[in-house]
Amino acid sequence: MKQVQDVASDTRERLMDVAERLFAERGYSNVPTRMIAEEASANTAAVHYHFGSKERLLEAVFHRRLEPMNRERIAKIKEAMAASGNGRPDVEVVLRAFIEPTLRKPRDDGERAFRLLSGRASTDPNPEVKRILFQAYDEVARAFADAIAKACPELSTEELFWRVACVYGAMLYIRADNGRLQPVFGKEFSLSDPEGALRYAIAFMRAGMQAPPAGPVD
Amino acid sequence: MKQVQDVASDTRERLMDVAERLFAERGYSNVPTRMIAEEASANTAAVHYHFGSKERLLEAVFHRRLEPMNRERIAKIKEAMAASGNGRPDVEVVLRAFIEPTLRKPRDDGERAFRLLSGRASTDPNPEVKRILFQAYDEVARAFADAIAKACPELSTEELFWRVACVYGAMLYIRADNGRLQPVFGKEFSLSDPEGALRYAIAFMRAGMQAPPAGPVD
DNA sequence: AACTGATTAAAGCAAGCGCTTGACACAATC
DNA sequence: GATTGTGTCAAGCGCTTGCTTTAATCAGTT
Repeated sequence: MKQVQDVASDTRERLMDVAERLFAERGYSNVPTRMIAEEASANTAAVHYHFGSKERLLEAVFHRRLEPMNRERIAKIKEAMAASGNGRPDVEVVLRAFIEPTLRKPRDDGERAFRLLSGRASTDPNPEVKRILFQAYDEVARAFADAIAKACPELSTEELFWRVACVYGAMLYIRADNGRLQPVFGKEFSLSDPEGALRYAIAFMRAGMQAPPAGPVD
Repeated sequence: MKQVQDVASDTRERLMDVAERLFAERGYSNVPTRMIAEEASANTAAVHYHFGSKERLLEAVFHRRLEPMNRERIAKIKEAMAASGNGRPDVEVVLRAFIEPTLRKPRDDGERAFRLLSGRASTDPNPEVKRILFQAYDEVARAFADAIAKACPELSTEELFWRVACVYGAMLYIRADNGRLQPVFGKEFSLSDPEGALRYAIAFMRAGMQAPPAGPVD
């Protein structure tokens, strides 16, 4: 019984590992289920046996990583709110709660691959991909929006909306690591360096969030 | 002669218009050439007659919009450098030179579609797409990097690299307009609003670029 | 030893893919 | 008025796609 389940979840796990890496490298639409099965030393039927469809495999890949990560983000956001005594939380603390879990050092190749995948998928127009991301991020997105609004009470909702978009964009661009800035700045710099991401990107974002309001468009 | 060319470039132009819109809406890999041809009231053979391949059609779509846009960006960047007498150009002026042409109000539906397309393609892992974007943006990327480095001389190359990445990310996320922030902030706000993009996003970026250096990671 | 339920494997289906073909239309050229 | 060059068209080629089918395998139970 035990052994059967172990072997079973072994193939399942291997399929997710391979799919995660290939989706990150080549994009969901450009990875055939056959390729996933082959690299996982499994049969294409195994993909549909374990997940039902290619789309649900992607869903499982996201769920596996996002479940713990988003739980942590929400916990830290709530912590930041509580620390302020329900007053005005610190901008940098809120930013870190939202961003640190997504940009810190990956623990293994799987996490590294998923970091790429989630960044790249963020602008994927494929409706299957969009649906999965919407669902996966909705709760943490709302929690962050609430917290950052409380941390920046002098901003109108409109101005807040735009600044949050900039924060999202920066975070996701770093995660996606499309390699376009390497040839410009030199190969010694990499968006996949977690030290720089947390130190420099958060400094940028904090300054952006704390800039004096530009005020409404006349 | 005149009339023949007119009719010819008519189909060619129509194919590019439709491809631009469909690539933006569904992603390059998810749009069959058959669909492009059908919506352009043409034959699939016309795609290959005029462009040689689907990949070269994408290239043509990018080239058509990017040629004038990047020429303008580079001219404005040079202008900003010249205005400073080859000293220290203004950060906001440099930012605007780089970003305004990409975020201002689209003149028609074609420009609007391309705005989406270019934002979404920026993190597309498909090697065909990556190659085209690398090529198309290399020159303007270098010009901007030079100018912004001169405008922020107190930043180390490493710190500059990360801040430029944040600027890229914010700009491209706004262009991509993936619709994920709408349900959080309410439908009255849209990343496709060019007034807000220029006013609020540039204020954010300027503050980010002008933040005091965080200094090296110890 | 027969049975059961959970997996895996080989083969293939219908549909869709990028691209090519050969015939044809038509204005411009000679 | 035959020829040429340009563009369009219906048809289809070879291949790949996500997914299904059918049969086999294997551990655990009876």
